[in-house]
Amino acid sequence: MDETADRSGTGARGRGRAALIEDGVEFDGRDAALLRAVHEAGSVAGAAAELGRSRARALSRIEALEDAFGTLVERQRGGSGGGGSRLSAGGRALLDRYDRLQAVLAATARVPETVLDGTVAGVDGELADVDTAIGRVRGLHDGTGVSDGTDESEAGGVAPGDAVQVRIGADAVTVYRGDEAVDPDATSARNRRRGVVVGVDAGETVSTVRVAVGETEDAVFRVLITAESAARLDLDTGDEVAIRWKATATRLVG
Amino acid sequence: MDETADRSGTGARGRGRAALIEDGVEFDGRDAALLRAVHEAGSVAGAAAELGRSRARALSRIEALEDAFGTLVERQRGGSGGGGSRLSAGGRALLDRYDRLQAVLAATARVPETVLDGTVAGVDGELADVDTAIGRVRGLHDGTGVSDGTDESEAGGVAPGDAVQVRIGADAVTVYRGDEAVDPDATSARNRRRGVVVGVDAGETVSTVRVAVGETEDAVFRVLITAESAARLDLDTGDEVAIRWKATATRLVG
DNA sequence: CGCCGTTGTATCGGCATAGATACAACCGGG
DNA sequence: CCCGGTTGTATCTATGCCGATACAACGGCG
Repeated sequence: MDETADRSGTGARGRGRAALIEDGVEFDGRDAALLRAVHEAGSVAGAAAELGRSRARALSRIEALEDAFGTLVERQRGGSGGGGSRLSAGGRALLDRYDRLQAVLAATARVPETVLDGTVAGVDGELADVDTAIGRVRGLHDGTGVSDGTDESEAGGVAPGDAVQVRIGADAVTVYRGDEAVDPDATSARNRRRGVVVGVDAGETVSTVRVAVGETEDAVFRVLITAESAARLDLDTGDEVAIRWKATATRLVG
Repeated sequence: MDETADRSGTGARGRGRAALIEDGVEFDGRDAALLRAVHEAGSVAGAAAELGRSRARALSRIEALEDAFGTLVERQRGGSGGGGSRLSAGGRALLDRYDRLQAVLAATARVPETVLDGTVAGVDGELADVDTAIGRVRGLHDGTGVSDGTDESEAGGVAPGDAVQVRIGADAVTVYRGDEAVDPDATSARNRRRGVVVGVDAGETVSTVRVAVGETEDAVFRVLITAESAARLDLDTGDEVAIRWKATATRLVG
C-alpha cells in the first residue's frame, strides 16, 4: 500500500475492539459484560438491572448467542429465590476465550512492532519468503484468512510477486550481544540479523531497544526486553548486536 | 473464571473481528473495504457503486471517520473527469494499521496457545509474577487496558492474589533438545522449563509440538516450529526437551 | 458556454436492534 | 396455599443506520 521500503516502528496506537463470530452471530464486549453480570448477580434479571439494560432483551440476546455458541447460561425458573441463572461450562469457556482475544488485541496496541515492506519471493505451505530491504525473510501468511466477510480485499493466499508487509512484534524478537557465541539452537539463519543499537527506551520493568539493520541501516527493529535482561546485556547506543526471531511469529499482511 | 489449574491448548477456534476505535468512532472491515475501493476506483462514487452501497452514505461515513481519525480521503469536486478522490497518507496509514491488526487477529485464531491458570504473586511495573501449576511464571499485564468501554469487567491493573490466566502463544515458544547445551543468552530461568514431547502435529511446513511440563505433566505447551526445525530437531513422542519463551510475549488475562 | 461526472447536502422510508411494558408459567418456602 | 422473584413470551415504540432519491455546486474540457 505504501511505497516506502521501510516503515519500521509504526507503533499501532489507539484502541481496538474484538469480537468472536460464530454462525453469523457476534460475541462482543457488550455480551461479555452481560455474561459477567449474570455470573455475579446469579440471575439474568439482576444482571440486566445492574447493567441498566432491558431484561427481556438480555434474555433474548442470550438465546440468540446460544443458538450460535451452544449453551452459555443454565437458567432455572421457579424455586428458591424464584429461580436464577448461572454460567455453564461453555459460557465460562467462551468468556475466557473472549478475554484472551481481548488481551492479545490490547497487547498489539501497546507493544511496538517492526514493519517491513517487501515482495513475496515464494510460498511453501503455511510459510512464505519475502524479499525486503534487509534481505529475505520468512514468515506465516494467513492462508484462508479469518475475514468476517466485511472486507474481502485480497482474500485467499499470497503469491510470488505480491507486495506485502511483514510484521514482527517487538515481543517476538530476541537480542544478543554481538561478541557472544552463536546460539546453539542452529536455527535457520534466515530470520537472524546483525545490527547496531540506535536507542533504548527504558520503561519501568520493560525496555524497548531499537536496532538498525541492513546496509544503510534504514530498517529499525524494536525489541522488547525485561529490565533484568537490560541490565545483563547493558546495551548502549552504538553497540553491535545480533537479533533473532521465530519465523512462526512473523506475519505477512496484505 | 475456571477452577481447573491447567487448561492448556484451548485452541481458539472460530472467527474473529477487529476494529480500531478513536474518539468513539469504530473503523471496521466495512470501512476498510470502502477505503480500499476508493483507492482502486479513484472516486467515492465509483467505490460505492463497486460495493453496491449508497454513495451519499459512503460519503457521510468517510466524513464521520475523518472527524475521528483525521483526513483519510482527498476529494476534489469538479475538474477533469468531474473530480475524484484518492487516499491521503493518513488514509493509507490507517488502512495498513487495520490490516496489521486483522493479521494479528487472524493469527491468534489460527495459532495454538498455552493457557495456565494461576494467581498473581507480585506486580513489578509492566510485568507480573504468577504462580501456576508449573511454578512461577513472568509475563506482561495490560496496565490500563484497551477496553472500548463496552465491557469494563475488572478494568485497571492486576494485584497480588488475583486469579488470572496466563496466555503463551505457540509462536512465542522455542524448543530445544534436552541434551543440548544451555543457550548462551543467559536469560532468567524463570520462563524456561524441561518437559517431554507428547505429540507432534505435522503441518505442511509448520508443525505443532506438544510438550508436557511439570511434576504430573498435566500442563501441555504447544510450540510452533518450521518443518526445517522439525527436521533438525527430529522430535518424537517421549523425547526430553527444554522449552523457553520470552516474558514479554507472555500475557496475563483476567 | 454548456456538458459531464464528481463532490456536497437534504430528506424520506425501510429495517434491525433495543428499551418498555405487560402477562403467563414456574416452584421453593413460609 | 399463597407469596415472591425469576424465567419465558408477546407486543408496541423509539432510535439509529442504511439505501434511495433528488438537487445544488464545482470545474476541467471540448
